[in-house]
Amino acid sequence: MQRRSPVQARSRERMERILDEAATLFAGAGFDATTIEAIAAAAQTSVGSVYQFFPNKQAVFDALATRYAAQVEALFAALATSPARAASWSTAIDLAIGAFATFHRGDPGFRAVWLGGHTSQRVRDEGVALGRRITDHTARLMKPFLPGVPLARRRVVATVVVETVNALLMVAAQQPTASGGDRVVDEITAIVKRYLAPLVREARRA
Amino acid sequence: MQRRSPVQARSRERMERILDEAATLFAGAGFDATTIEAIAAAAQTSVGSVYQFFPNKQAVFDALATRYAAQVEALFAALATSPARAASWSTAIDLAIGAFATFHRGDPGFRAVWLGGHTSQRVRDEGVALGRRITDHTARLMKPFLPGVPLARRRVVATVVVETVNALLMVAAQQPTASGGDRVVDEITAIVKRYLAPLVREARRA
Amino acid sequence: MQRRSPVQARSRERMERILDEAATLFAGAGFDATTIEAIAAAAQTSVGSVYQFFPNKQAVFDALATRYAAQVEALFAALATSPARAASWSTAIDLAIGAFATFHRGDPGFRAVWLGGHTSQRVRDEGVALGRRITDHTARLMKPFLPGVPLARRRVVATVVVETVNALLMVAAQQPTASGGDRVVDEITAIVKRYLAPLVREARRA
Amino acid sequence: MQRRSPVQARSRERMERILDEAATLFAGAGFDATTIEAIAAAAQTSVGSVYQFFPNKQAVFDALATRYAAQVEALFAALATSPARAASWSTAIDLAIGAFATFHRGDPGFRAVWLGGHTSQRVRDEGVALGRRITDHTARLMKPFLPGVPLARRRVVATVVVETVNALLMVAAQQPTASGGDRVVDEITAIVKRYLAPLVREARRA
DNA sequence: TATGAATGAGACTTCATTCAT
DNA sequence: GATGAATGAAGTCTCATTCAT
Repeated sequence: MQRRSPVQARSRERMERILDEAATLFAGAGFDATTIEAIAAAAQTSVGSVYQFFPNKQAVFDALATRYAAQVEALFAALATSPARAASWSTAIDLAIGAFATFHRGDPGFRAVWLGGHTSQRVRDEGVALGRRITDHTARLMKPFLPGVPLARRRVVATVVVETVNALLMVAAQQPTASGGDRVVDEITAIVKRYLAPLVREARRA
Repeated sequence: MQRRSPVQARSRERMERILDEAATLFAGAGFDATTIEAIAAAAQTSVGSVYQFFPNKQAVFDALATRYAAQVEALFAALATSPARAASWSTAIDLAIGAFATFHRGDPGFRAVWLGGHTSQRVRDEGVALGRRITDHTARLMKPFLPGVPLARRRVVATVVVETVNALLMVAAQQPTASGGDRVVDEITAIVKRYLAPLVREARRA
Repeated sequence: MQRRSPVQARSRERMERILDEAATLFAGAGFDATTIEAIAAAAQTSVGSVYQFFPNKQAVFDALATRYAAQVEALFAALATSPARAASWSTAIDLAIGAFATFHRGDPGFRAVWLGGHTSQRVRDEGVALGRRITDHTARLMKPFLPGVPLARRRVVATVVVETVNALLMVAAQQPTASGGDRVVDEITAIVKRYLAPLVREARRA
Repeated sequence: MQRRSPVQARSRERMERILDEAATLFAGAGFDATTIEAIAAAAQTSVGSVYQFFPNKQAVFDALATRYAAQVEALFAALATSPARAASWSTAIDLAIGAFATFHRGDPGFRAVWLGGHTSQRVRDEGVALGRRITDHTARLMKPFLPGVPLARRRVVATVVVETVNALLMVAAQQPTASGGDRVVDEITAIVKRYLAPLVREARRA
């Protein structure tokens, strides 16, 4: 994925800058319309330096995906060990959606990678992989609230939740004002809770 | 009796073929990666012929968007006048989601246009416009079931519903088997109904 | 040159219209930038009809050149038989330049064909041929005023005169007002007479 | 001590080569028929390199025009300060025409730019601008020999002279042998001197 | 190692010419 | 004959990738 792991601080710094700028550009213009030249310029380096770290344009995108995957991993790890999680499933959902929304709204690159809608199969796959990872984590997170529900079913439910949250966070991001975005996030919480409520109740009964 | 002479009929046919193939290609590879050459080849014509009908690649996309807008219009017109609509709001939702799912799942181009994720601002705008149209219709369709709810609020609700349905129909389309897709559609119906139920109830009370 | 000599009046008319419009367009935009489509549209026909008369674009240009050659021929025939010609060489020059100026200024196409500066060798050659024809006639016309001067020398002198007149008539044509153009034509007469005067005098003495 | 690093020196060299070859090609085939591919091949580079230096084909032409404008400027500066200039107006003309002829005959590109006869308005304008510059300089150069003659009149005279010289140098360039060209240049000197002689005489008297 | 000029494949678009109606 | 849609070669320009300095 990366051509070389930069041992020197300067190199690592430069690579991070490349990734940061690439994220913004990919988010704004899409994979195709973002040129290596533009990435290099934004990161204040040369095309040659970009190719020092990444064998080709696709690899830059892949590295971004990897980076987000790691952050998602960390996010879910934090959620899984959070003390508030145990309180009630409703609180847990507030917490999860809140955390996710912060992440989603804060980083345009994250949206860009996951959004898909990109040209190459490879780019698309990267987004699908990230989505699956998130879904798997969500399914795991749901386990305590849906006792006895088989994994397959839980995955379907998790997929519905994740895709819904993702799509609506996209809407939230498009709102011109922050408060408009907040209102959409409230709506997200509502739809998710109403969707899950009967499932949780039924699982408890059983 | 024929309105168009044979010459024009053949032209129209060719143009339709171009649009059909373009829809498939755009859906598969995105706007940028779809070349005029590829569209022409798929439609079994020459690049020159494509340019006879459309001044540039963007125009092909626009024409597709226009076509889908017309179909969406027809779909909602049919829903609005359907006798089943009056029965109950639950039936109305079954009907609407069913109709929309058929449309969505049947035509990859529709997904392509709406999906967005395209490079150029123009292409993106086209998708946003189509989305807004659908949302507006949905808000109008909801009116009888949400009496007294102000338009602004109805639009938010409609947006949530439409974006959720769209995102999940995308998931449905990705299912390898038709029955897998059907199961997802069932889930869509569930989440939408559960989301709307309290709103309908409350509106009735008021 | 022409694919078929039109026997019917309608055809001939159409062909003339094509040539007229082609002349204007060639003059305005040059050979390359003038499209067959544009010629057909200006002549109120179809591309197919243009190709009915001319095998290709070059042939349209050639036909124009032929047409101008015939007109030049007629012009010089009239000059050669004009009674005023005998009066004095000065009058003859006034007459010749006047006639030529009228022709030159009136028909943009004539300028276009002769001007050269065109792309293809063929087009250029056509202009050169027209120029040579004019030069030959001029050399012949000069004979009575330059008795004893060998043909070779007369041709050089004729070339100088013709090229000078042509270049300056171009300047005259570019003048915004007609009177400005007239003033340039006066200057043309002056420079030509002053150039020829010593030659005529010397030839007479010998 | 070198102002430019080797890298830039090589670039500049390449750019000059591109311009040189473009000049020859434009002169031979005109603006439209000269392809970027051909220019690149002649300059032994790639199309990409041409576009590294020039944003489009027009810019290559413009750069040529600029280059010639600078050379023309230098030529006239040299003429204006030449000691021989003061000797007599006849010597001055010999000098000027000689210098101009050398320039004109040596560089086909110069003819190409000035000649005009090109398709695009922009290209044409470039030639007109160059012509005007030359005419202005000539009018200034004439001032000492035409004392008391108003600028407007001097400009007309300069235009006549410049256009005549230009047209006939074109003829000179077309001569197959160098001596044939020389003979034409002699004729140019003759026609210009005879045209100017009465004007100079009259101006002196006044 | 960093730089950015050089390369050339490939995309879009135009238009001369052909040909079915 | 007349029409104008169809064809595809060819031209301009972009940009991912390479490579000399």
